Amino acid sequence: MSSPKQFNITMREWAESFMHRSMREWSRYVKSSGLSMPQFSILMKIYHRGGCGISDISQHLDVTNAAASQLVDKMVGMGLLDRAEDPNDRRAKQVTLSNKGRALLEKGAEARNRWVEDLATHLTAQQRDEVISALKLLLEASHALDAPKS
Amino acid sequence: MSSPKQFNITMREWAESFMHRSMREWSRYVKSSGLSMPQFSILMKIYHRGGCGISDISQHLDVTNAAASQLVDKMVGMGLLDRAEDPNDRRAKQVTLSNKGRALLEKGAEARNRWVEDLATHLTAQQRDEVISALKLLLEASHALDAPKS
DNA sequence: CTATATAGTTAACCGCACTTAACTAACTAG
DNA sequence: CTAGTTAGTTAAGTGCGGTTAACTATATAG
Repeated sequence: MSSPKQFNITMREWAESFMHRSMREWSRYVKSSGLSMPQFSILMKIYHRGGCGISDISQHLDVTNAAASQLVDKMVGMGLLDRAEDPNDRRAKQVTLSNKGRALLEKGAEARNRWVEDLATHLTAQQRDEVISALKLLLEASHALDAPKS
Repeated sequence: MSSPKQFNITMREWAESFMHRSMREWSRYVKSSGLSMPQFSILMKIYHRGGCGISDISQHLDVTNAAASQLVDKMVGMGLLDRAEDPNDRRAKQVTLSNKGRALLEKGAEARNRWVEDLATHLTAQQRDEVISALKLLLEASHALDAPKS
């Protein structure tokens, strides 16, 4: 019934709308938190990847080790990150989220997704079911992209 | 069958996955373009809202008129924006996208959504149909949020 | 016509994320 | 043990987006 082209068109339209909304809430929250974008980026990186070293961070942000070290140092001072020696390699550091850092991040995700709840009120129960199963298909396909296999 | 709660959970899970992917491509493109985030933000604003004055921009970025004026000035110099007098009010300016600016933006959206095409290859035709109709539901609901009415 | 408000620009300055370069300390290979 | 590499820090300096303050020019109200 529908071509892959139609699929792309609809996906993109949705993506535009979705990004627009999420970004708005996102940047609003980032501003109100008083943190800078790179600082938030570090928090997110560690949240997803778990504790990591300075080099991991500098690689992720595409900056020098020096820059990452300075950033992390400041954020440790703010109580957002914990920095400890790596027991296996005493040159390296293990940077992890503090409770405060984790709380901040989760509140951010909360703010970013708040409007999603309003969305639900504009759908019937049956429509919600339809959306849920469709999103599950997308999630599966999305994960399949990560594990390309053959 | 499914509660609004279940809807929220699935939506958020999808949102996380989606944002993660899109943001990655996005920031990669922003970096490669040589533009800064606020500069891109101005481009997007004008792309969506059409020509606007300095004040509109400063309001959108939540900065002073001075900052917006300076940024716009620089971007006019780069050939990304056009700045003209507003014929109705000669104090005001009309800032619009140049062809170069528009092209840059559209290539960015392209990069951001490239992975969506790969997604389609992991779904059957029937699954794609299912997704399309679900997304259309979401789009409608999303638009309903903008026009709250009663 | 005079007052005042509005749109935008300009200049001087500040903070912050970056860079490069020099350094310390720990691991690794010969 | 020595030489060289790797992880991270520190210091000095740069660029850019941001601010406030002073200014120009147009529009509007009495």
